Amino acid sequence: MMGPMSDAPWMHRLQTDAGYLLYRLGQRSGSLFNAALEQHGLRLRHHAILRYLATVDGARQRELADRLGYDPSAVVTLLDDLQRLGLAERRADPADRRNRIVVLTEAGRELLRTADSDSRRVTDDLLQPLDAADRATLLALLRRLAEPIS
Amino acid sequence: MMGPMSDAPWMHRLQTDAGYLLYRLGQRSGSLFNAALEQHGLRLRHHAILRYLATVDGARQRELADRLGYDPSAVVTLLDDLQRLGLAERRADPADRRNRIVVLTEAGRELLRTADSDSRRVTDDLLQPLDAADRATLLALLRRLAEPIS
DNA sequence: AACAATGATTGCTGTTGTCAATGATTGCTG
DNA sequence: CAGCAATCATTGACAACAGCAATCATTGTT
Repeated sequence: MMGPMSDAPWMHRLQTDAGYLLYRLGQRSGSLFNAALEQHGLRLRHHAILRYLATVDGARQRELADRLGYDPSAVVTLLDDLQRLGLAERRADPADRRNRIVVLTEAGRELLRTADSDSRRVTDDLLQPLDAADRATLLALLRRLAEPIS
Repeated sequence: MMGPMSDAPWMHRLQTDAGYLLYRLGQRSGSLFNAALEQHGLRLRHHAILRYLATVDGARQRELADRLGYDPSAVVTLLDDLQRLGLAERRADPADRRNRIVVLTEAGRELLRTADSDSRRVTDDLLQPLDAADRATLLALLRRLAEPIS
């Protein structure tokens, strides 16, 4: 209905700024993810925690905060939600009673399977303009950009 | 202090999801921009409006909302801010009195020059891991992704 | 035994994204 | 031309979220 707008004059300033594009695309990505996860009662950040837990099997809350880049206080409420949904549990750490060791429940592992395929669909949708080779290139570049953080 | 983490096992699930990477990088990009613009009393969204106005010279508020992807109500308060700072003005549209035509003031145009160089610095910082060729590739890919929206 | 450091938690504050509702204005249509 | 739907800007409310400071229990150090 509007045609390609890469050549529209008003575009030049905003569209040639990779930082701004990342910001905008990140927003869109986030809202798509949240929409897809809504049916499970989860949001993007819950899902990220579940995915992280699936790879390490047992993480301190501090570790979650560091690795995922969330504030420790945010982790608290996110875990409250996951625990209330029966998807994750906090266990005592016999070695250091300050720590809470978070693990996936079987229900959590189960839900992760379907939620994962949902979010894969979102990523597919997001990357639709690109073919497989371009997607691989983009992913490689993004990973290099993300390396400095977590 | 930590070394490259592309190979750490816990990474695989999160780091191989381009959608999630976009989300995280978008967050980081946004906060860097906001930090850089803070000295001017602006936030990222103000700056985006100023930049858009610089290219079109006179835009209805609805046009700003559509093109930049903001809610019309958000545009109202953003313009209130810009107007209070003397950077933009709302003018009457003789053709249709429902419309407010927003234009840059001279001060706005002036500030945009220094703010632009600030934000260029942010993008440079963000893209530091990539050389010039890779940056060009990334920008091209991001533009293709962003085309469907605005 | 005293003290600094750490992990989880609570609380608060400002920003942001969304949505619904309203008032003014315009264009359309019978 | 009278009424009605659509459009634009605006206001208001609300959940989500980031960021920060303060607190409590626990651990390690000296």
